Amino acid sequence: MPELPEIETVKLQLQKYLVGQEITKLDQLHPKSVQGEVKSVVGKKVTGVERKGKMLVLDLGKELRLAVHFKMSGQLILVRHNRQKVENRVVGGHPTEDWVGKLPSKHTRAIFQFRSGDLMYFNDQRIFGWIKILTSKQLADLPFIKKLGPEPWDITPKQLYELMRKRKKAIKLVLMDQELLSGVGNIYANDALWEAKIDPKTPAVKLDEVQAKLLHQSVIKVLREGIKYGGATAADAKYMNLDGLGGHYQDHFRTYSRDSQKCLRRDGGVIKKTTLGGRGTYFCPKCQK
DNA sequence: TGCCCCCTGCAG
DNA sequence: CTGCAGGGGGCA
Repeated sequence: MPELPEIETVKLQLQKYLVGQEITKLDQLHPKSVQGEVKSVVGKKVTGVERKGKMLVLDLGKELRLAVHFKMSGQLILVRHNRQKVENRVVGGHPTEDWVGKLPSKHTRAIFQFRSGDLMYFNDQRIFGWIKILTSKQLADLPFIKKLGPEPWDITPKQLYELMRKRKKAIKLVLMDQELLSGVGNIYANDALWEAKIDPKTPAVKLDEVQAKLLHQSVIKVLREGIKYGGATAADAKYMNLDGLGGHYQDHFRTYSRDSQKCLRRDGGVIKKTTLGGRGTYFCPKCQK
């Protein structure tokens, strides 16, 4: 579920609230959710938090790392020991009770306890996500990490063009291929292509340098906007930030989940939904050629 | 490069 | 009941 902007939002919160905190316990509630030597994190302090594409990395001193991937439905929720009760929070468009105060839930897969009394819950409905405990070297050696491509703002438009002109597959799949470009997922790929007025199924090799430059700008634009609005929380409310609150980018979706609605360009087009690479794909047939 | 799979849960 | 969900790995 979460893409770069959602993970970035959580990263910034972790840096603010978790750095310096000592882990006193890690409960593994589901065997698939935590991999590695659980005991080795006890007594360690969080010394830093990084993001690599859609993955989070908590530094536990110089050598130990705690890598977290949310995949489709992961969440990290921090419940501070001195927190105030929160009421009528809006989750998925509906006011709810204080669900954060009722954690753990049936989807809680791991619980961190800190010396301060703070508790951090790793929730993951679908159990695709994971927490890996490993050394910094083991982390660097993960095939997934070794193959991870650059983030969009770390390459030039020209480099994006060079990367595109060698691929015959649909441009949307190129944008989402983490080995070519990291951080872009289904929501932001759809919206970036709308910004650039490019049909998602166009073979990447068919786009020219001008389109590549525009697409580069568009990808960065929607990612930055996603970060600005604290990520996207769709109606199912699976993405939540560290406070258990949703983001707001969904109020600014260009195409994602907007099928059969009017194109925001008011060009008379209607957003159409198709499938590409097995993923829902949204675009305006009128302005995206 | 294209499929199927990993899982749970929800809408249609 | 089927299909679908913001991700990625493994297989042909």
